[in-house]
Amino acid sequence: MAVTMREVAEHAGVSVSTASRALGGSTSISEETRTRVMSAASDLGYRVNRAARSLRSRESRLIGLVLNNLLNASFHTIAQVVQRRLAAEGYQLILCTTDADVTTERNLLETLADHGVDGVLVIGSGQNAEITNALQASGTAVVNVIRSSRRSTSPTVLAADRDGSYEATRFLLELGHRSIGFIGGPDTADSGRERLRGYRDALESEGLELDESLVLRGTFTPEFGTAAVDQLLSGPHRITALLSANHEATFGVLPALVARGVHIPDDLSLVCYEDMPVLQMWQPPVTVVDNGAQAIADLAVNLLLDQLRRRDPAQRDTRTYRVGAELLLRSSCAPPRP
Amino acid sequence: MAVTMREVAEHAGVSVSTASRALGGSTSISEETRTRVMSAASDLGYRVNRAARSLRSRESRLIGLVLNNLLNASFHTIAQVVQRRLAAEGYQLILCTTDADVTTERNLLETLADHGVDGVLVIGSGQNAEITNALQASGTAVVNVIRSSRRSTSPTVLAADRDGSYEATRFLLELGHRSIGFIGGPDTADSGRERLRGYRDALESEGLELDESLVLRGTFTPEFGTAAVDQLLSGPHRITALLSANHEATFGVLPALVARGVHIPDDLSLVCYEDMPVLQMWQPPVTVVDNGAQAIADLAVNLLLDQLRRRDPAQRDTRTYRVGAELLLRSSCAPPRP
DNA sequence: GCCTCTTGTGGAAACGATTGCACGGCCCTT
DNA sequence: AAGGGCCGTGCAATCGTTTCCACAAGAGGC
Repeated sequence: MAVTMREVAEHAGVSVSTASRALGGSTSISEETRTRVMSAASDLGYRVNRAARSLRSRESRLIGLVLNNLLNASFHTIAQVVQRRLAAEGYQLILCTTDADVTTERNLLETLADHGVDGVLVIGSGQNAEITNALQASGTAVVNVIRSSRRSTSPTVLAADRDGSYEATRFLLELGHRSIGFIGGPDTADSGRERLRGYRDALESEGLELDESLVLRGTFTPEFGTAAVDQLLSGPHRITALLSANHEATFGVLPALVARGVHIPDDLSLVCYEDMPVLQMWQPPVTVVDNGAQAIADLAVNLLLDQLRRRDPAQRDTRTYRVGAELLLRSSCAPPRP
Repeated sequence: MAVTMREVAEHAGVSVSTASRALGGSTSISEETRTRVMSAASDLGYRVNRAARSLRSRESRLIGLVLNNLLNASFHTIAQVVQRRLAAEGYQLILCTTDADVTTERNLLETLADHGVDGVLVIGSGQNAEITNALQASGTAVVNVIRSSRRSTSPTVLAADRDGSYEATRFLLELGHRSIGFIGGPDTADSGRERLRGYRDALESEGLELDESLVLRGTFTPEFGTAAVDQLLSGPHRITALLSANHEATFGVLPALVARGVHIPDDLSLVCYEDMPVLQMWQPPVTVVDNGAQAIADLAVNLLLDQLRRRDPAQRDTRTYRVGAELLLRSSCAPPRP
């Protein structure tokens, strides 16, 4: 059906091996035959058969991206950046979503291996290090993103969750707030733990102790956010500031605050985690901790390309990188009213 | 490195062909050898080499999805649904973004062909019908999504843009509005034309003529939305309702309305196109025309799977389907104040 | 008891590329 | 003028499967 290299070779009056070398090759080929083969190829509309090439040369030009879902803003930003960068380097992206399920994740990683991917970027559970390590060992490039895995032998790019949270909390403290609510993710998530730690560390830096009743942690859902706001605002202590550090919950937090008629920043100062368009257009625009999804994706791609280019697997990079968070000041924070 | 079928065969004491049949096969194999091969395979941790299979049997279990970008809500919803449905059927998704560039689109389609994809879903420019038709002719399943292409020989799933817009406008008319602003996409986009047509048709159904000064069309950017609001609200005619039918522009429209202190729905009734979380949590929650991205994706996947399963390419489905839009009533509309 | 038909199995040829090896010719050196 | 090296090329093996064909053995019909 499609035109093969053999036909190109015949058309150019050379052998298949010469055609192969002329088209792909770094090996010595006379300038004349090279151009002859080239033009034969373009005359016939030759296109390489990737499956055949992959079989023989073990290079598929396919990269797997494993992540939770595409609905989270950080995730689809990362997917977008990764896809674009890799396409520019001649790689295609196989997209896999796991719904945070460990078994699904394992199956997907194995399926990616079946397809002979040259590399994988994993925003994973951290529970499948044996598989990614095996991939790594068999010559596949691997980069862990956002989620770390202690037993992984591959480089990792993390968000500076603790630092971002620390900075946001310090900012609120410096405005004079002493009663700061915290809405976060569960202990099972790296981000859940780290953002809480940043919050606690900041309080301690001012000699304050963490008040358990101001800290609410739960699932990555809008519903939890709504419930958390209700609980915080009907609690015994009046909070004057709120750090919403659970991305999905933020979608419940914002309407809940509006529904209760909370005026921002007069009644309450608000800082949210992970920037997205809605927070810029919210009224007032919301001060956020930008976790730098784009920068994370860029760095992850760089580390992946490094591995793909490096022939010598001995000097592997197994380092963990942190991409700094940034506090983007907008209009949702003010000193507490007396 | 990886264990091959040959090793499995040896381990089970059969020939490679028998092993192949035992593992994949529909052909006759004694129950006993089948189980022997199966257990040999699982003992050794055998996994099929997809490249080899693809080369021999021309089935890659890879599907390409071509779209503009992932930042648009409808697009990443579609990507998410498509990926999930296909994974459940044992297909992996190769994700390609074009940035609406025709040349990029062509290159990506050809690269997908190089990889021997079994099918493609294209949210495309409509300019590359020769390529998708060639793919179709060579046995690849093709479905056009959202964007039509007159010369395409493949089935197409479209949003009911004209109808959605018509319905939204009728709804505003029935509330009593007579001066309704329209912010839309350019003429080059199907959606831009069709939504305008729905608006015009609805006006005509009430015997009203379209007032050019109330219709603003421009690029798919928030900036255009902001500018459009400024122009509409400082125009000679006071509008009492607004249909924001350009998804990206909506991100500029909403803050612009807030900035101008427009009270919704008292000063202005608002309907936006394409639902997204921010519109549910906006204050007040915004009435929208839901174009049914999820339903579109589901139908597109069904049509794709039909083609993949159907052996006989003669009785191909080349129909165009429309997925009905739905008006989701929230709180952003009211009768005009006298 | 012979012939045919079915069933299960193995041999070997693809699929379309890459690549190690060998070879013929030319240039250069001595 | 002869020998060594390099350059350009072709032959053929190989990657791991699937699948066509042939064949052996057993069942069943006459």
